Amino acid sequence: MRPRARTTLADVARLAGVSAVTVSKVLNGKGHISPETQEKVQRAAALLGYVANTAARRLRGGATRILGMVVPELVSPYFAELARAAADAAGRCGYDLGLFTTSRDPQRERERIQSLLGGMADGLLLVVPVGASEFLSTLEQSQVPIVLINYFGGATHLPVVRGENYEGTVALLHHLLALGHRRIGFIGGAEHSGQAKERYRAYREVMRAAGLWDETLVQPGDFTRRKGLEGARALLGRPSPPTAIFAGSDLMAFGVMEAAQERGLQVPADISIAGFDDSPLASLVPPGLTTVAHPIADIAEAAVRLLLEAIEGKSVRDQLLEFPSRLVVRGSTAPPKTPLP
Amino acid sequence: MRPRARTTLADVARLAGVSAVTVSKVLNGKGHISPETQEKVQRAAALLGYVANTAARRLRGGATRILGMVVPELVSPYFAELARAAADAAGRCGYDLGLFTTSRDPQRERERIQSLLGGMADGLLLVVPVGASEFLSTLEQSQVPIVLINYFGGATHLPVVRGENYEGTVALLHHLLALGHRRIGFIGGAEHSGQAKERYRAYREVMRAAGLWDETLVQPGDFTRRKGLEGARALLGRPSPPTAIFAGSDLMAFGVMEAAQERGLQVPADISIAGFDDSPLASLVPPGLTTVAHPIADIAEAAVRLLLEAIEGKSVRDQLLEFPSRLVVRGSTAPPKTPLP
DNA sequence: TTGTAAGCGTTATCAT
DNA sequence: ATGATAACGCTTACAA
Repeated sequence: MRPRARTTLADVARLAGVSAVTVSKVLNGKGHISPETQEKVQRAAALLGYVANTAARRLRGGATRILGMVVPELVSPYFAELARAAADAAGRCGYDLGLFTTSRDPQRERERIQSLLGGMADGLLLVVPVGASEFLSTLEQSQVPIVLINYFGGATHLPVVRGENYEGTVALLHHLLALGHRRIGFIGGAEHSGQAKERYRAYREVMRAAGLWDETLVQPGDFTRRKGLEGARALLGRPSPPTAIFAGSDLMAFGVMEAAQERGLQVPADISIAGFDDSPLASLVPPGLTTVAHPIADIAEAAVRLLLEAIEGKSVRDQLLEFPSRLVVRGSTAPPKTPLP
Repeated sequence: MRPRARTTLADVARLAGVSAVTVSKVLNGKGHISPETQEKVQRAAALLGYVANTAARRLRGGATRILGMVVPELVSPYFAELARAAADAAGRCGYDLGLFTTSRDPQRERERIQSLLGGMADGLLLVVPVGASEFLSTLEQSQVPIVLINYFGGATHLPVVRGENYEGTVALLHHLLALGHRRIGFIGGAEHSGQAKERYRAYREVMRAAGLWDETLVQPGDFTRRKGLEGARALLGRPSPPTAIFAGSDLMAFGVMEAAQERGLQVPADISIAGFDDSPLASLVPPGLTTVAHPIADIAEAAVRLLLEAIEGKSVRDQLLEFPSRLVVRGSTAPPKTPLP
């Protein structure tokens, strides 16, 4: 039943009539080996279909040419795109990207990362929650290079690459205010997301500055469409519902659209809706979703580049790269029906 | 600069005043160790923040409790959902899922899988293309358990879990024929996708059986929205355009909707559109997309279950689990404006 | 109950 | 130019 054991360096060496060390040198292009021997070894390796054992190589202290990436989830187009872009960037540099999800469970996240630190990746890209400050000091001790993506928590010496959230949200809210909206609802993002916190912070400060702060216009969320639907139902069920709703993610904004549809409200005539992410479908779902875009590809590319630098031994300590966000106005926002004085 | 080296079993052993073996036994719950010693060891391990080195454990022949999964890409909601469901199922069984993408490049895919075989996962879930028959014989030799997902290629002894495509497509086309459509366009899926081939096969056979086969109604695709848009532009630009278009994926169907919009066509009044996948947004994009659904969660769960059985030593050779697909009729399909006689 | 010895597959170092 | 040796960190016999 059990098939033949894996082909090892020793097998190749035996077939080629040389030592395992020689095979290793040939296959890794190290040391000085005669062309004939090289030829013999190559042939033997190909014949046996030899592939180095990653675990052994890693244990010995060698590189696996694998980058590990940890994301909260993959169903959000945001993370899917981020992962794809990172995989692309890694691939262009001859690295593979191994992706792990955390289900937004902090405890599991730690174990996962610890395990990855346990030595199968040459470096780690982490999209970590904000509440991880104590944990970060552990990560800082790690001898495996780490780059944090979209981290907005406490101070850290680890390099950070992120998209800007505060200014983008401010721009979006000013857009709504300029249209004449005064009651603007907000549906928040996932609990431990630093980006969600940034967006909420911007919302609160803009509304306060405009003298429009009203805590009852705020609903909890988690970036999913379902929460957007539920939050919007709650907001639209109020005695004086908001004339605009800003959802902390496009997915939630789609849920808000559903809620509007349920109540027979036209978008944007009866209610304005805005999201965050500029996911691929934001332009497709009529009437087009007003939202805020991150240069996801740039973020991923920069993170990979930084990580590779760290792997090569360069110091990336305390580096912070922040990419600007951009307001994208589409058809889902318009002046309210009855602008207030 | 370089932080202290990784904590090893020996460090824990030293602190606890026992041998490395004892620590290993305690941490893995093997052997018989006195409660006091267990206590000591646990305390020492926690104090040092010890985490086992995955590479070493794996090399020794131990389990990493990591399952590897290889998918063509992650941007399609289909694969994102599949990966999420698999990660969930694995998580419930105490396993982590490491995800790798192939960029639909067969060469890279092979290297990737070989490398994963190289020993960091306890088992592998592979979404492989059809053209991999020779490669499959290599995989069959592998001592790492493997389960193929959505494989429709040549015969193999490897276990396969897949969603049904042919009958679902037939049902969808019969739905369109019953509505009175006679010119039904088709936009294909990715070149090496077994599922795409199945869908095309069903399309061709149904159309031939109905005496409606017309090769010029077929456009190549790749599952992306862009290809859907391009294919639909080509189809709608014909002298006698189709009254309905079946796209091999929801994403492409969204592209078809865009093309319809470009030409000022109403859906479904002027043209019927159908997709495949029942992605989360199929119900959201007005007027709702008629499509075919796979029980993705069931597929992923079955694949993980099968893989774990294989890891535990049970024979799963030649097993084939096929899950039915289901026609989901929404607003994007209706009778054509001028039904033919 | 605990510890000793051996080995997993690879590669860096040092000899030859 | 090639090879012997050792070591990476862990776990499975087996011995005490």
